[in-house]
Amino acid sequence: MSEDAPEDVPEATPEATSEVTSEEPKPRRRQARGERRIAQLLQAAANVFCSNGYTAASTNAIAREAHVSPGTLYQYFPNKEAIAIELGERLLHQMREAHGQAFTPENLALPLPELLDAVVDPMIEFNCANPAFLALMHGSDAPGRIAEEHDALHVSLLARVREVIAHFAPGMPAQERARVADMTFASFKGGLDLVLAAPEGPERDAMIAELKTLLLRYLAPLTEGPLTEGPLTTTRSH
Amino acid sequence: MSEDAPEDVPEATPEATSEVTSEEPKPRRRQARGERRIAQLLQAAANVFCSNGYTAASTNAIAREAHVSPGTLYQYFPNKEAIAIELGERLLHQMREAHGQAFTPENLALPLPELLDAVVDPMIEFNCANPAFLALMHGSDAPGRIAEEHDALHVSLLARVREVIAHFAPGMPAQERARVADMTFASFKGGLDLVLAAPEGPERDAMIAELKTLLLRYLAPLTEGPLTEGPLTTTRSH
DNA sequence: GGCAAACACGAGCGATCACTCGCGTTCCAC
DNA sequence: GTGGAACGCGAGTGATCGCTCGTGTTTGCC
Repeated sequence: MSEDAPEDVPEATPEATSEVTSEEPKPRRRQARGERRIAQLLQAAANVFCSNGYTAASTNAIAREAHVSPGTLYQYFPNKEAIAIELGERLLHQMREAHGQAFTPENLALPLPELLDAVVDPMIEFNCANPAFLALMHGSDAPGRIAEEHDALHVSLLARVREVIAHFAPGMPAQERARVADMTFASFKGGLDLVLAAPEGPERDAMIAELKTLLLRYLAPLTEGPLTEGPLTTTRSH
Repeated sequence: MSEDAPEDVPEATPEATSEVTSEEPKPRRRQARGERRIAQLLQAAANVFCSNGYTAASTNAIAREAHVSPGTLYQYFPNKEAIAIELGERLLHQMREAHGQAFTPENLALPLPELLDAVVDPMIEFNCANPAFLALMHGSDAPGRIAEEHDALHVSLLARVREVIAHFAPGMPAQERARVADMTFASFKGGLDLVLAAPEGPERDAMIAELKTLLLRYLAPLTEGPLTEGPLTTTRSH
């Protein structure tokens, strides 16, 4: 009996509940202590995932990090994957909140250097504050559900980047625009790893400025005229 | 994995020395069949590491992939880590061989676009042909020995990049030069992931060209004069 | 105070993993 | 041919992991 899903118990329902919630499989009432434990466990899971990755992290280690017993952990999460999913969803929500305002139309009207600041800074700040995010998302050992959500985020971010590129280089073919957006984001991810690896302080700030320089030099030529077939852009040899 | 982490140092297979010492723990004579089995096992290990990562890969799965029994696997490797180490060393050796000629002085005399071709192309070709290399090196779950060797390779490659930058921008301060080299390599790694993710064929070729465009636009401004304090380089904003 | 439910524990269960061992087979020097 | 070593096998071993369960404690409500 490994299945613990309280699906339905049609037999011998003692009393019809006055409150009608047809779609509530878990009417578990949480106390304030329980909510605190959940946050505590998720924080511990973030630490362990961050230093060991998902698969190498053991649930016992997470429980120990949170100073609770394994049984207590499994009172709040049905299995190990659910811990990662809940943590991933919370981080994703924070991420969308912190980053959602970066691509507003008013920011899109900014010149490229300022737009870069507006987009890159919150992204870097979030990843510095939540290193578990990249550890969960970038790791190839993440559970399927996390990978799906990360893909969804990735696709939406790429769409935003394509919008920006379309704004600055309206004459560019869609296929090339997609390629430039991919490359922009990929190089940003590479630079982000560098920024996170740098020690906090002036070194990290310098690295952030360097990353912006890279992106600016890559994208700036797109803003000058249509430039559909310049000598620098994707010369098809042969 | 375990928090105690005894971290013993497993002795690597000693290379055959011309000098005959009485204390030789492994005078194992290999037959041709054995050498074939080793290559077969390493190929199987490369496949399994590539699709599952190091920790998630089981030795039984490697043996199954090689169509041998677990006992046969352990006749040639003392433990799981030794498989990864041997595979990593062989890949590293191939890598240095394929890439060692990229930074020769004659190539360094080339103009930047051609130098980029000479350096980037073999690097990409090698990683396309050996996807297990990045799976072993880039994964955070690799055994300590692999990580060390990867770090060593990383350091030596960065030194080469710094040399190139010093050649094209002699007036740049050493600290900034190191930062530019780091950023160049980091963005290349990000772009490399993109290239490997692209399907083989014209799409991949276009992505390779795009990566070179990125690197060229980033590095080209360095070639024009000393440029120690241009408006684009590492502007500290507020 | 009394009670039910939520909370907390930690020993233990089944599964899986890295790895071993005893025994049979194939190769090669002599 | 023959003996010894390299090769090959696969069930088995100890350890660890994800997860459960019986039991005891705390909390909220009357």
